[in-house]
Amino acid sequence: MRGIVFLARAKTRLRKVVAGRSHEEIRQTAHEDILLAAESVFARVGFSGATMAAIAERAGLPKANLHYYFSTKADLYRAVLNHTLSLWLAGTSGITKAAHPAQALGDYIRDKMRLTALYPDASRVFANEMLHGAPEISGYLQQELKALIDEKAAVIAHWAELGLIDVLHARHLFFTIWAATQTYADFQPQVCAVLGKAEMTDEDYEIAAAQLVRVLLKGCGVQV
Amino acid sequence: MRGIVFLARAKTRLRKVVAGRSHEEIRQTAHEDILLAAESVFARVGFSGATMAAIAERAGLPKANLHYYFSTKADLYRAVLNHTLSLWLAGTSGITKAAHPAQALGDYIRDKMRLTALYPDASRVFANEMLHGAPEISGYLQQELKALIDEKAAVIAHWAELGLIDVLHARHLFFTIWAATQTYADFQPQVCAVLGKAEMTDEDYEIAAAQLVRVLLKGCGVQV
DNA sequence: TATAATCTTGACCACTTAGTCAAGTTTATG
DNA sequence: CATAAACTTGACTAAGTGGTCAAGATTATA
Repeated sequence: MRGIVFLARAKTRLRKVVAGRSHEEIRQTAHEDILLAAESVFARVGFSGATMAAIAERAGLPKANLHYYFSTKADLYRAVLNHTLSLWLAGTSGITKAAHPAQALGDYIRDKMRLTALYPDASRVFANEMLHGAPEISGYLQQELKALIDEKAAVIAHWAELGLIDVLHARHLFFTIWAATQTYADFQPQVCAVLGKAEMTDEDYEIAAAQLVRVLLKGCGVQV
Repeated sequence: MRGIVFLARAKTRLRKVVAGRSHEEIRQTAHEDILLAAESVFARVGFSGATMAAIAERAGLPKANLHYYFSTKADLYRAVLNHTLSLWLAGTSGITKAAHPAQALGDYIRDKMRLTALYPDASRVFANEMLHGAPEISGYLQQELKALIDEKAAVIAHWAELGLIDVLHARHLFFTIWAATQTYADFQPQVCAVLGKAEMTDEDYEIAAAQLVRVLLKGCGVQV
């Protein structure tokens, strides 16, 4: 008996030495691990399809530990969504009255495509939330996002007055840009099937972004 | 007792007279009702989120009756998907070598937008399936859809040889068209929030379609 | 009209799942 | 070093879900 106890202690001690971390470090890495695992699972099977057990397994933690950090599945889901939204809101800073539309819009489209290629799961979580009527983020959409796009629409209207771009409905242009970029993550099976590929390569994303920039800028009458 | 039995018989008789239908009629309408209810529920909450009880309630039938017509939830889901796919495959018939791209592509885009406005739930069911990796329809995507788009890509290449359209990646153009139209159903909460409206009107759809046609045709160098 | 085939439905069951809890371990603090 | 605070985890529970079934009702058939 004593031997076993000693062995257990030694094992514990070893783990403590190897992985000895402060409470803050423990908390941070646990949060990160769980959020990453949750994003991946929510992206693939949606909120209802996701089980805490599946997320726990992917995070390499027992299920009860998840509930220690996120009391409910809904809490965890909201935390994942927050991460997604912070990614989504960024990227419009180049769209200003002083900028040239060819550069600003081109950069914006390329940036959106880069985000899609880099964080496809974030895109899918966002898409799932939209499909389900956006119950958690309708506030964000109606406040922050609307205000941001109102502002950018004013910039585009200003460009139009200067003759730098056709007169058009800027909001619908944004819908097209968002849809056309995110489709490479959200509808990946369709894209890959039609392209006859198992998966998209970096080069595929570059081709897609280049054509989208070219077609949309030309279509909006932007001089390059 | 006898009175109650008689009353019950009279009631039954009445119902029979009012709603008396052949087995075939019964089967057809039951199928339709269930499929419609299922599409609506699957669209809003996805496969996992949908419960047979919720679908049954929406269809106005007891749950056990659903299982009489569709033995499992997966069967019912596949039936709904089939309906969706039949809608999706149609609409490309105008894209032929003999046609003019401005007319053919314009009609195609307008038609896609019309379908989106008319059957938003079908679009959402399709989107859900894509997000989940398209396990049920990967065969359809890799066979029928790929073949169809290969064919249409050849048509567009032919148009390019004739100088009727810029040289471009036709498949990516289709991705953009599909994404830009379906986003009005799949991402409706975002669209409505940014437009500051409770819901899209017919006029909104016309504006969206008109701008999309104008921008994409111009962007592809199609002479109108 | 009698028998068969089809349709209807309440009651039920086996199973999954989010969330709890208490006992134990590790780290912080005075 | 002792006590407190934070973290870990196996076992458990209550609620919800897909699917079954048998008994009854309606329609078809000969």
